[in-house]
Amino acid sequence: MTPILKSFAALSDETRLMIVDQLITEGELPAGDLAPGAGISAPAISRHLKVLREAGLVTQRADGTRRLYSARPEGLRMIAEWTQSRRTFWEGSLKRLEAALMEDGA
Amino acid sequence: MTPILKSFAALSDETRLMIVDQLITEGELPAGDLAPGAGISAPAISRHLKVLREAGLVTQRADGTRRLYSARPEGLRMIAEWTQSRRTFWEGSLKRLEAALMEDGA
DNA sequence: CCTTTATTTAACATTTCATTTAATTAACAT
DNA sequence: ATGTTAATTAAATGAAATGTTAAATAAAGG
Repeated sequence: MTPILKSFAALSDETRLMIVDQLITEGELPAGDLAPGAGISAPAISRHLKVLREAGLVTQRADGTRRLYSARPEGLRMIAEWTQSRRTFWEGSLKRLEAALMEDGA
Repeated sequence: MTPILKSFAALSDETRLMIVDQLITEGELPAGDLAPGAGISAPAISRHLKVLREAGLVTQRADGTRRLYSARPEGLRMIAEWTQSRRTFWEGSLKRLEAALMEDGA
């Protein structure tokens, strides 16, 4: 599975999107602080965090028995770059198409 | 289901990502031309195209018995904007954090 | 009309994914 | 050592997604 695909898959779940949003807005948080907001059990959150970790969208560090999670900006950057590269190409194509039509029309 | 979630979900499948890429690079194509490259049956492609349509990532127009599909730039733009807004916020947070640490340190 | 071509819908089997409860691991405090 | 808290892993279950073949729909052409 290609990295960009993994990123999209990781963010295609509402719970995981909320987790990432929370980590971005509130900063580093222990796993336990993420469960209540999502309204599901701790094991479920733990699994979601694993998916996000494997997609490179969050990082984990230990602090005693707690696991502190943070958003990982490089993960978001990958998505931004993928999207941007496509948009750029697409808009370039449009310009070429326009030019071709102008020639035909003239 | 929120629009951005639908977009991510639509692009979390390898076949659909390939379809979008192909439409972006090659321009408008009939449904039938997308199946061979993906190595799956026409009905399967048709379903993927439906998902992409409902996510606003492609558009369809009729031409006789054929259905011509194109990538839809607004769809990509939504993803770009979502990602960018998070990155911006995140980087802003980093700056504020740095500033706070500097104050403490001084 | 009847046939052909392009695509979609239906029905069904299979796989994958998300969640829950129960069990396990790890750190810490008494 | 023992118990407690935080988190993850395991096992089981139900729901959703994906693919296939067969049937339905729709436009075009003889």
